[in-house]
Amino acid sequence: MHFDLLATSGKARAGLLHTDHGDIPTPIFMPVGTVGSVKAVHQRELTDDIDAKIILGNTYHLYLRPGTPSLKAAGGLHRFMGWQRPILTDSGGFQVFSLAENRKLSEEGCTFKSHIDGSRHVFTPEKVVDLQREIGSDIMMAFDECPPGESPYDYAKKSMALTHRWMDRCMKRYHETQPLYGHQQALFPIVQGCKYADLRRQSAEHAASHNAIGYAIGGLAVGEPTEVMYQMIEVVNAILPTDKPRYLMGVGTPANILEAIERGVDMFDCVMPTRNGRNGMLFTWEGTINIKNKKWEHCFDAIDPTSHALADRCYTLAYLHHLIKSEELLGLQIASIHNLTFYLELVRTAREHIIQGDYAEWKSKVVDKLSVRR
RNA sequence: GGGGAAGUCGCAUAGCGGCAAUUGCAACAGACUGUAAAUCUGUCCUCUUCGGAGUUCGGUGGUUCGAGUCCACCCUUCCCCA
Repeated sequence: MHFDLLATSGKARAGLLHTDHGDIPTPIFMPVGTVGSVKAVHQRELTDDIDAKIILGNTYHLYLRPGTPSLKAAGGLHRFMGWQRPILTDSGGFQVFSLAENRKLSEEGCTFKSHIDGSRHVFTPEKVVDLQREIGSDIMMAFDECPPGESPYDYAKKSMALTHRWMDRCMKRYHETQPLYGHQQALFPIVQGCKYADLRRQSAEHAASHNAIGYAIGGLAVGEPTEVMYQMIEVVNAILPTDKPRYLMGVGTPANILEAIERGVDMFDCVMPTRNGRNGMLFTWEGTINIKNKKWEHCFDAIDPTSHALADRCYTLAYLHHLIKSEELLGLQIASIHNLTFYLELVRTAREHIIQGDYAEWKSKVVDKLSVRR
């Protein structure tokens, strides 16, 4: 697996990440499919309509259910879920954050209480690499602690140090083990350091020292102000090697993504297009729509007449309003397909402008409209 | 014609002398960033300077310091027997 940086426009980068399951043009948005399913979206829609180039899975969730023995028996997650394109798995580090009440941290690792049945499980850096080998993701993530955005300096520093020791152990295990299914797997270390520039610098340097195939920036969009997030991205990207892809974990809104691309980020994932879509929020070039609002009741325009997705062209806003209000499953599907198609179109267009060399001008023209409420 | 039951804020419900009144649904709005989320939150009689103020529980009277709650009559609906 390797990365070709093809063009830059300011700090914005257009590249190609080559994997054994296909090439990924960057910047890219990766739909989140936590348990081996992008919620409410069929695999064929992911390829034919949305044209997702890579999707996410989650080690913690897949480990609990169906469990890696099942995935091994199936021949890995790709075969299990019938997905031929690349997969990135999060390590469970985010669950250290989001399931904070159900876990206990130690030097060795993290003890979790399953949110499904309350059973106890231990994740160590080594185990998380082994699990991701068994899952067979193309890109595996290091096991990290993702501290809350407003963590005090002392805690952030201690947490970062632990993440670094875990990162070293993950990389060691990675180099000691082999892929199980015949395709290459990368392991991305994760930069932490909260909102503190000096910690972010240290963390980026520590990660860079591993000479990994790619790098992730974690611990952002977890409660800190957006401007702080942008500053931290700049600090980190000034240090991470330019010839490797940079993945900003869990981000974000369309505007967040364009701003981060401008600061040199190549890869994104976020639950926002799918979760918010299921909750009635649509993203468009002219701003966001709450499709549940009464004002869409009689709007018989296509959801997006220029979209790649069939669902966007042949169904109207009024129909989607009706479906979501009626809690029809088709509404969740159409809203999710729409949002993911938009997110992929957003990064595809960004890439075009990077290659054209006018990214900053284009971005400043479109970014303000993206967060308008329609 | 005779007997019985019941009328509460869109609908359905709670309420048994201190009540602007319970709960669910619907409606209306908001939130959601490496998914414990097809979830969660708020508003939901009227007005409000958000402190309150004013009108409410089928109708009209009455008892009481005080009535959605007790009494009388009336209206309406449902059930049973003719």
